[in-house]
This record gives sequence, structure tokens and C-alpha cells, in this order.
Amino acid sequence: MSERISEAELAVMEVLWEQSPLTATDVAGRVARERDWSLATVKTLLSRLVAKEAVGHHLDGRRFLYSPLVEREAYVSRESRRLVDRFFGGKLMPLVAHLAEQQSLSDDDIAEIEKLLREMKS
Amino acid sequence: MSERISEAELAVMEVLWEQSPLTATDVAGRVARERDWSLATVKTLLSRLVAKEAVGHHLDGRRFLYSPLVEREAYVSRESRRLVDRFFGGKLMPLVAHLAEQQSLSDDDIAEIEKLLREMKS
DNA sequence: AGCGTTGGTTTACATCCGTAATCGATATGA
DNA sequence: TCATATCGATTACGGATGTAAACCAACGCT
Repeated sequence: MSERISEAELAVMEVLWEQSPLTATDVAGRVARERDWSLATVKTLLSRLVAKEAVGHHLDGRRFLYSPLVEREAYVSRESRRLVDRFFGGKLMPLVAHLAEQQSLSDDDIAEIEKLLREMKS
Repeated sequence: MSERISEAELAVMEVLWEQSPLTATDVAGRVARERDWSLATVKTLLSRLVAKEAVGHHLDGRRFLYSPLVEREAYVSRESRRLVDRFFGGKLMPLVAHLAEQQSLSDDDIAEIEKLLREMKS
């Protein structure tokens, strides 16, 4: 899998990341809480994801059970890195600085990040 | 400006963020160091950016001088927030944790982030 | 005055994306 | 057995995107 996952496709991935394997109908049912899509639309998205090899399927009787082939963790990493590369010269620091400035962090947030960093140092 | 700026358009924006105003030819010349685009392509991208009101232009003799209407800072903020919202429930902490795990941060990096956080607390 | 150059505008065209409808095969209930 | 519901596959179609070529008006040079 190397192609990117589109916005709509991502909603489907999120469902499968939360639980899998699922049938197309199940996916449609779950995704419906977020988006108002017809079953047909979800089927299309699933096919495209299978074509992109982001999702795998195997026959169960006469229908497919779909499961993610890409871990959420891995995908999130790729997208995060993409952002950091595109806008922050690949450096994490400026991103953190930037975000920290934008969203005023609570003291608790800051404390938590500090704790994390301390753990990393060891 | 509310529409998104596409990947290709972004390369043009970066040129204008670095220096502006510039003519289309200037932009093409500068962007050429990154991408192998014809002048026509750059002209198209500039028009689309003007349509999106991400770039403004004013007449200078018989050609246009183009300048960004969107600050890089603001755009980067929007995209960063988008990522954080999509993948980390809008919380900065998990992003930092995630990135920190992925790219092994040097002790210097960590120190720098800690310094930043200390400053924010006051 | 004529022509090549330069600049913006219009048109082009393949691919991707969002959002389905339709089709054809199979399973199922009456 | 026959209609119907269910599935995946195929087709559709408008808008965005990447990447240009063609077109037309104005400028400058010869």
C-alpha cells in the first residue's frame, strides 16, 4: 500500500480499525452514524480500498469479510510525517512549538508532555 | 479562503511565501528548481489560486504581480489542526507522543521542547 | 508596418474522488 | 419453482487535480 487513502475512504478505514472483519453491510451500518451514505457508496469505497491494498477481504460463504491491511498506527505515522515534512522541514520541534502556540495548552497538558519527554530521555 | 490548497498549488504558494510579489514567469522560474513544470502549468495553478482567493494579483504594466493572500502561518495551522483532529481526537498530546515514539528524538530536541514548554507555563 | 515574444485566458484531457444506480448471479422464503 | 432480497462488479457522472496546449491581445524590435 502506497497510495493515499482519501477522506471518504478514511471513514471506512476507521470503522474497520475499530472492529474487523466486517461485511460490507456491517461497515455501512457503522459508518452511517457518521456519514449519510448509501450502501452502494460504502461498497464502492470498500472496493477502492481493496484495489489500493489498504483493505483485504476473504470469502465467507457468498459474501466478503473485510479487514484492514494497513494498521491505523502505521497510517497515522505516514500522514503525520507527511505533514511534518511538508511544513516543518521534517523537524518535530517546530510543529510542537507551532501547535503549542495555537492551542493554548493547559498546565496539565504541559505537565503530561514533560513527563513523556522525561521518560524518553532515559 | 476556505477551499483547500492542492499539493501542486502548494509548491506555488511556497514560492510566493518565500518572496512576493512575483510575476508568473518568476514563479515558474523558482518553482522549476523543485518541479519540472511548464510555464503553462504554473499559470494554471496561479489562476486557480487566485480563484480560491489564496493568492491576490494586481496589474503592473501589462502583467500581474502575484502575492499570497493567505499567510503561511495560517495555512500551516489549519493543516496541522486538521491532522490533529482527524487522527488524535484534537489533542496535541497524543500527536507529540506518537511522533516522539516514531522519530527518535535527540536529547537536544527534548531539551528544546522542554524549554519551550517551560516558557509557556509562565 | 510586420512579426516574434510575452502574458493572461480558455480549452483539454486523463485520473481521482464523492456519491450512487444498475446489473447479473446467487440464496432464500413462499 | 418462482419471486425477491442480497452481494459483489460494472458503469455513471460531476467536480477537483495534474499537466498542458491553443488562443488572443499587447509590446518591442527591425
